[in-house]
Amino acid sequence: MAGVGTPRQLDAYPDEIPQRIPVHQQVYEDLRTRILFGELAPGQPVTIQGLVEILGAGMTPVREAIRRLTSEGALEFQGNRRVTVPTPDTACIEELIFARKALEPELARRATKKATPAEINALEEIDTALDVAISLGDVGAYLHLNFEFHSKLYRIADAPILTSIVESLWLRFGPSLRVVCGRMGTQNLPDKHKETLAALRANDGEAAAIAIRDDVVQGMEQVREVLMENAQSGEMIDT
Amino acid sequence: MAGVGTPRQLDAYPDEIPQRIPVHQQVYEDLRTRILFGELAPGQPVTIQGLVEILGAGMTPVREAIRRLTSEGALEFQGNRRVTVPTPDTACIEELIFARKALEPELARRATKKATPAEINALEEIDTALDVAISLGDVGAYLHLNFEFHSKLYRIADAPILTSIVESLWLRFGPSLRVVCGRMGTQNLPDKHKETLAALRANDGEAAAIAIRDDVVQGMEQVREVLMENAQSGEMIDT
DNA sequence: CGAGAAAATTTTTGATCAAGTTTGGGGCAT
DNA sequence: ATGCCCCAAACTTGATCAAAAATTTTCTCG
Repeated sequence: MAGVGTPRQLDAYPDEIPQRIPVHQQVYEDLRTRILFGELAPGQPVTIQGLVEILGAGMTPVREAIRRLTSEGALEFQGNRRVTVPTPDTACIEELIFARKALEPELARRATKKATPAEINALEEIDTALDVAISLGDVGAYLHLNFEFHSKLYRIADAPILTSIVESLWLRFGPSLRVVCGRMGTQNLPDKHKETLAALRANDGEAAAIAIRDDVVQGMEQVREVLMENAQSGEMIDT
Repeated sequence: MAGVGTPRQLDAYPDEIPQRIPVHQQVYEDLRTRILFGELAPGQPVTIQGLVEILGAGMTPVREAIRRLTSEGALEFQGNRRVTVPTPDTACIEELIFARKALEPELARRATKKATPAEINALEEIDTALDVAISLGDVGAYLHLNFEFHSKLYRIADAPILTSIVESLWLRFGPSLRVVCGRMGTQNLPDKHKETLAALRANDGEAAAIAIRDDVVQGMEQVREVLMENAQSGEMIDT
C-alpha cells in the first residue's frame, strides 16, 4: 500500500513543506521515540522484516535506523544476528547513575548561564503540564513531558556533545521508566523541577546543578528498586 | 619497528573457521580505525560510493557503517546528504575535556579494583613499546599504542557503558591527534602512564584517578593549542 | 567585443527498493 | 535428549531514481 503510486510523497502529511525527510531518518525517529517512551518493552526482540512490514519502509532504511540505535545503546546485538531492547542489570544502572550525575549537573550549570526568561517560562509551562499529567495518572504524558523538560534544558545549555551523550543515556533507561510507572503509578514520582526553575531564575548555576543532580538520583533510585524486584521475580521464570 | 608494537594480529591462520564477520561490521571497524588514527583528516569528505570502490563492498553495508559512525560523532552530516570528518572547534574541545575529566578517572578507579598483576604487566608492556615509538618518532605506532593503553585500562574497569561513551569521545578528537603530532612531533608528548601503573600496583584508586585525569588534561591541552593555531591560519585562507 | 552571471546540461552521489544468497534456530523424528 | 531438515530472517548485491554539485552554454550589459 505505501509503496504504490508516486514515490514522491509519503501518505501521512499531504500538504507540508517540501522538506524531504529521508525514510531512514523517519524510521530512526519513530523507533527512537517508541523505545524512549517504553512502547517497546525491555527484552523484546526487534526484527528488520517486522519493522519493514509495520512501517511500510524498505529494508535498507530500517537497517540503518537499527544500526544507529544500536550504536546509541537503545538496542543491543543479542549474539547471532538478533537484536533486542536491552534489559539493564544492576551494574548498568550503577554506570548510568554515575554518568548522569557526572554530566547533567554541568548541563544545568551551562543552561543557567544561557537561559533567557522566555526559555525559563517555556520550561515552567512544561512542568505545569507535567503536574497535570501526574495528577491524572497519565503515564504516557508524564514520560513525554518529563523527557521534554530535561531535553529542553539541555538544548538551552548549548553543549551538543554532552547533550548527545546524555540523551543516549536516556535511551538506555527509557524502557525501564515505563516499567517503574507501571509498578508504582505516577503519584510517587517526586522531582526537583521546581527547585531547578528557581535556580535558573536566580541565575544560580550551582543550585541548578544540585537540583538536577538530586532529580537524577531520585529518578534512578526508583529505576534501581523496580529493576531489582523484577530481577527476583524474573529468576523464578527464567533459567 | 612495528613488530614489537603490533600484538594485534587477529587471525594468524588463513584457513581457520572464518567466524563469519559480516561485511558491515568489517567496514565499520575499518573506517573507525582510520578515523581514530587520523588516516582521514578533519574536514575530509566521506562519500558512500567512494568507500564502495575503495573497500569493494556493497552499498548497504557501507551505509550502515557510516550511520553508526555518525551516531558516535566520528562523522558528521554536512547539511545536504554529505558526510565529512568533523573539525572540532574550541567549544567542542571544552566539552570533550569536561566529559573526559568527568568519566575517565572513574574508569581508572574501577580498573584499580579489578586489575590482576598479569593485566598490569600487559599495560606496562604497551607503555614500554610506546616509549620506543616516541623515541623513534613513529607517529602511527604512538597513536595506536597510546589508544591501546587507555583502551585496555577501560576494558579492565569492566564498565561497558562508560567505556563506550569514552571511546566515542576518542573518535571525536582522534583525527586531531595526528595533526598535533604533525605540528609538534612525538618528543613533546608527555603522559602520566608511569604514574598510572604505579597507582594500579599500589592498589590506590584515587592516585590512579588523578594520574589519568592529569594525562587527559595534558593531552587535551595540546589538542586545544594546535586547534587554535589552525583556526587562526585557517581564517586567512577561508571566506 | 569581452566579462560576468544566470540558466541549462552533464555528472557525480545519495536514497530506496527488490531479488538472490546464506545462516541460525525451531520443529520433528528417532 | 539428540540430530537432521526446513524455514524465516538476516545479509549482500545491483539496479533504478532523485538530488545536488560541477560544468558548459548562453545571454546581457558595459
